[in-house]
Amino acid sequence: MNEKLMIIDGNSIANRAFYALPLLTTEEGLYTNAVYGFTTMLLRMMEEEKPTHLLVAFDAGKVTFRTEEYKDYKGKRLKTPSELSAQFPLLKELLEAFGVKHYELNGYEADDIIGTISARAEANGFETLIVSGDKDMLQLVSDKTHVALTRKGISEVERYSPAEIDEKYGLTPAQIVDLKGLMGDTSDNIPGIPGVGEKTALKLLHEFKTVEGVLEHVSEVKGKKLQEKIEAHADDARMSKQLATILRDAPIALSLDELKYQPYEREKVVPVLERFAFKSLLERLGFDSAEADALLQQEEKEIEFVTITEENRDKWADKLTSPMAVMVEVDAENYHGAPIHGVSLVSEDVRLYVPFGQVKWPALVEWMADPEQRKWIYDAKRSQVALAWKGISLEGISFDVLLASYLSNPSETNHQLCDVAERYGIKLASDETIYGKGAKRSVPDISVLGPHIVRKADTIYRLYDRMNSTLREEGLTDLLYDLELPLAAVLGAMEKRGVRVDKERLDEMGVELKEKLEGLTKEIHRLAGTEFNINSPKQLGEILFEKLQLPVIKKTKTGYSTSADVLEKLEGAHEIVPLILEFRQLGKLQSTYIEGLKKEIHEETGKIHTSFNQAVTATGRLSSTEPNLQNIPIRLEEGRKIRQAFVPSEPGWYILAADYSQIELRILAHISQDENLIDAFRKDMDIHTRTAMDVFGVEEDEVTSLMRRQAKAVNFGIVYGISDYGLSQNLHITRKQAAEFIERYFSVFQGVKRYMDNIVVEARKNGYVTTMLNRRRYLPDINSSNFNQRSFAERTAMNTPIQGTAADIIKLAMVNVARRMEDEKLASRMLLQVHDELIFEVPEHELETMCRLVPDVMENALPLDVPLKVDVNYGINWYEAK
DNA sequence: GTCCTCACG
DNA sequence: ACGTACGTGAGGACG
Repeated sequence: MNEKLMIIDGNSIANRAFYALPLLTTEEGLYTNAVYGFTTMLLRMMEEEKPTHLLVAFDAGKVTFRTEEYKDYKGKRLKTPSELSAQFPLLKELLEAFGVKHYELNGYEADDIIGTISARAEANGFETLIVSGDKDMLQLVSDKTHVALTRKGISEVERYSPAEIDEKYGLTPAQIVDLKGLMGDTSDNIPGIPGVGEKTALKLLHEFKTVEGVLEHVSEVKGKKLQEKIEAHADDARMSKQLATILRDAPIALSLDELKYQPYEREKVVPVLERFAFKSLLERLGFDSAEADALLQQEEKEIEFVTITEENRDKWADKLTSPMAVMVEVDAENYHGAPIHGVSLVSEDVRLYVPFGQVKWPALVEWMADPEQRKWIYDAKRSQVALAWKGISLEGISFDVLLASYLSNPSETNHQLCDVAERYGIKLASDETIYGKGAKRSVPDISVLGPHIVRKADTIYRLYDRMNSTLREEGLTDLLYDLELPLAAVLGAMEKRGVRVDKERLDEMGVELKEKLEGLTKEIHRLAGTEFNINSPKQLGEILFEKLQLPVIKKTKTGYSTSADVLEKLEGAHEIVPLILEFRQLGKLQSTYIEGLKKEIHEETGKIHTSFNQAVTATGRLSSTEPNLQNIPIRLEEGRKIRQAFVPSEPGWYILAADYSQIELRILAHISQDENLIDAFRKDMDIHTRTAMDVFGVEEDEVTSLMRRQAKAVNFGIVYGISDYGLSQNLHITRKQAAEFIERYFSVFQGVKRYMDNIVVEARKNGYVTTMLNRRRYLPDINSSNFNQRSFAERTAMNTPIQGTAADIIKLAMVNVARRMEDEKLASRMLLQVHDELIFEVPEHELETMCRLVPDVMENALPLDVPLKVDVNYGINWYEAK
């Protein structure tokens, strides 16, 4: 039998493909052009060559024995662009789906793997074809080993046997290293002999055969200058030859048998091709897209599992081991007090389904509460809170699919288990297909629901390894395990605990508001001369801009804009306008904050139990829903009074609020290393006053309130990724004036200017930006040809590291504060987080401790080059904690 | 469902 | 010339 081995130089072909093809992106923002080019090439070569054995060799790491010998080896080579390096994991995933063996070895280059394996193949009588874009490979050519070099990007290859090398260069394969020794290689920073190019080198080799031959016979070389150069760079030539020599006996633990190629399985290939959106390849492999979809959706064969009952449970107790994937099926969007259908548990050797009636199975309760028993889960907080409402504790969470998926791409809005699974090539029916949606939603029969819940845990189990390697590649492991996972437990406890709200106080305010609103409505209708719905922007627009003929300042897509900033400009134009503004303000308080909050007070606890969402924002911040407790009014006094209704849940306790002062500008000072900004914070100056002094060139006592206000707006703008247009809108000045402010700011804060410029360049280069804790946000529009999209991405690049680092810091602080409170056995409770502040309820005797402990932990959460500052206040309700 | 508006950091 | 400040969630109107 004729054994035929094909070895592909992975890095070389991926590189060629990357530069030969336009930068393709999938909808989720994956770059795929190198993978695509590589795959088409691979399939073509397999078809043409029909190898029996197949290997793709990759470089591993930066340090090789060559760099140890010559530290500048590959020194001048440009860093691999991240758009390419991000594709290597994808490529390997695809190769695995196709069943193609790939290999890399720390400290060695792909060349050496190829050299070693091809030598072994040769010794075993194999015919070998090496596919590469690198001419160095020609040194491996023999009668049995041929090399195919790419031409014109990757669309053609040229095959070399010894005869072709002789024809083209007049050299034997062994002399290829001599050629490189003499001429060097600028791309690998191999020196060779300066001034000796391919022509001279060939001439020398035709005469003297090898580098050593040339050096021995220098005196016979024609041309005085050339002789001198060779003499001066003899060592370089010897070293260059050595560097170019490919190892043929690297310590590779890989047998030829392992390289035997088995036809791939459709089920494995299709999901990957789908994920990379390789439509044409799907077709080429004989699937049309519809067929591929069908295959992907095809129900898996019956999943086997054991349903736990009163009778059988004792004999399954010892299957509760570690680690296990756990799925707690909570049947409601809002998980507080929600019904639980059942729990499924999956490990390497068992799948269990525990109907809710059996959830109090003592062995299970004990196992769930044991922090030593590691659990892999999807949305740990949801499960923990829902179980806590049933009096069951769940500890020992060691992996969370939801959080892992979020960290991998925080801009993605959909992290449902079935969709995450699909991204990793695993099929799972969506909850929607099981339960139905909208009015048709219903709980299916247990014969449908049980297997679905088990499949979910099974999916979590299978995702664990794949997601961990993705996290590792992106440097997100610590963020998950040391920050987000511990935080989930802290947040869950806060949510379950809830915040006491004084319903009577809300009622009183509601009555007062109702009267005022009725009065305003009457007056507005009188002034308008007709009754209409003031809450309808459409009707209001018609009254203001048609009936009353007020000037149109701004339009929306659908009609006149009646937003507050427009109405404020019209305040003097008609007496109805200020009344509308007041109506809007009070109406908002009534509907959202009085009525809205009252609806959210839990019947049993008399408290409000919000949900903090840990996987929605693109920057790493939390959000809060049902209700949102992160936007309770404060800026206007009327609204601020709402906070009087947020009270401690124990008599005689206090509400304590601790907030970071100027955390975002302090972070900016740190990451930009702007001397001026650092100086201002080290001296603990009022930052807006200091900015005004610097920008307007005045002394502290000459800063007027207008100057400070303008400086403050500039500071905000800086954090948001400033534009002259945005600043002009905010300050009601012309764009030109705004541009002048910005220019003056940057001439004083040059470090900030440098940061803003650099971060945009970095975003263009990498395709993403990161926070101090390595949280990552992809910016696919950063190179867009659309001005708007690109500008937006640029401002995001400037803002996200700042906002995101602030989010990192307060999250760290929360985890640390919770630990300290537990260690010191404090009765005080953390209740809320509002982006840069933490809210607690505190018994009187702990006020002193907490006023010291909380700021201390918050200020030291992450050391920066400027101090972090925390203000702390307390009072009998949230309003008074100011 | 989508749009507009407005509450917060 | 382009036309938005960064990040969220909720309520009401309307098709």
